[in-house]
Amino acid sequence: MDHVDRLLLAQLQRDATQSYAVLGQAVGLSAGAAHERVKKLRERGVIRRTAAEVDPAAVGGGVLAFVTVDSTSWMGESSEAFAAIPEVLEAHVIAGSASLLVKVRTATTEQLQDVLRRIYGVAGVSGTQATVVLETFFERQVSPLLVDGDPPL
Amino acid sequence: MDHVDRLLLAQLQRDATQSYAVLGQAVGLSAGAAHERVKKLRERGVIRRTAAEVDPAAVGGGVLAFVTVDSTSWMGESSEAFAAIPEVLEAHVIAGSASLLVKVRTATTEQLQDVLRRIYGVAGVSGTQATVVLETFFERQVSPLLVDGDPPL
DNA sequence: GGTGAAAAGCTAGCTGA
DNA sequence: TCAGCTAGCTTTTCACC
Repeated sequence: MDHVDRLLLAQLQRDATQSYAVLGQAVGLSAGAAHERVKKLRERGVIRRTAAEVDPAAVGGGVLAFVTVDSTSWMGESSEAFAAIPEVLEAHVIAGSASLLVKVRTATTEQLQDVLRRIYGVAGVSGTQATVVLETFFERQVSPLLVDGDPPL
Repeated sequence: MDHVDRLLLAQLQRDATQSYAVLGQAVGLSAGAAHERVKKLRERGVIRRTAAEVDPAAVGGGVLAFVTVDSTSWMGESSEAFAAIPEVLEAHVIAGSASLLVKVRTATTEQLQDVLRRIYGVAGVSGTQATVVLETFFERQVSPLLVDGDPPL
């Protein structure tokens, strides 16, 4: 993956609806060549998918919270149990006193309480500590341009 | 926004490269009608953008950490200061003892240390506590189908 | 709001370099 | 690996329901 690939990734992160002609022009390539490179980036898994980004508040996700989960046993195999709770958007195994950090979105704080109840129901979970977000400054993706020292687009 | 809109959103979250013909078929609409609805969802800001999802590890973001930031002053106006650090992917004002929670991706732990140094450099910051992620179970978007009680796709 | 068809524009494959 | 070409889709708009 060279510099042109990283420029393509940065463009597609911002807007994946651009035509290959426009995309190629932005990185100094013909439409065909741009298409070829993007296709390979997809095949290699560098581009996982292209997805519509939905406003959470518009679909009942106005309340955001981060929850640390304590446990009495090894949680390394409990991925499915957390994935089964649709309000849990991220689940990470962490180094530290707690075992897991999960990100939760609900419409109301009452629903957040219900999600905490369901997290307690997961085998091995001995406690939770929820931190409610008051305001989100920004949420963005990793920049492909950091690698070779380019300024972010 | 009705049930059909939510079905369209769920489809586009999974794969925004489908044609409107396929998309319409999936929700029981003609291509033209599907296109019209998606266009309106974009105009109303329910769909913020459509973006390529890049594998973080492939572009130098293999190390993930969550950092709580303590401060001596009101941090509600420091959005730009954190946005200026490209490795900071999310920044949230939180309710609790710390002021901010930020999500950071770097290639190495040395680079993580450098990001912590830059966070310390933000006006008002008095301390940080970093939690390194050992394994990420999953990262996904909010489900549009939760609102009206449908099973997640 | 929805349908169906027509025109403009795009994608995706091929070839030659 | 790229540029140029082309056939086949897709998007986008339109009149009509």
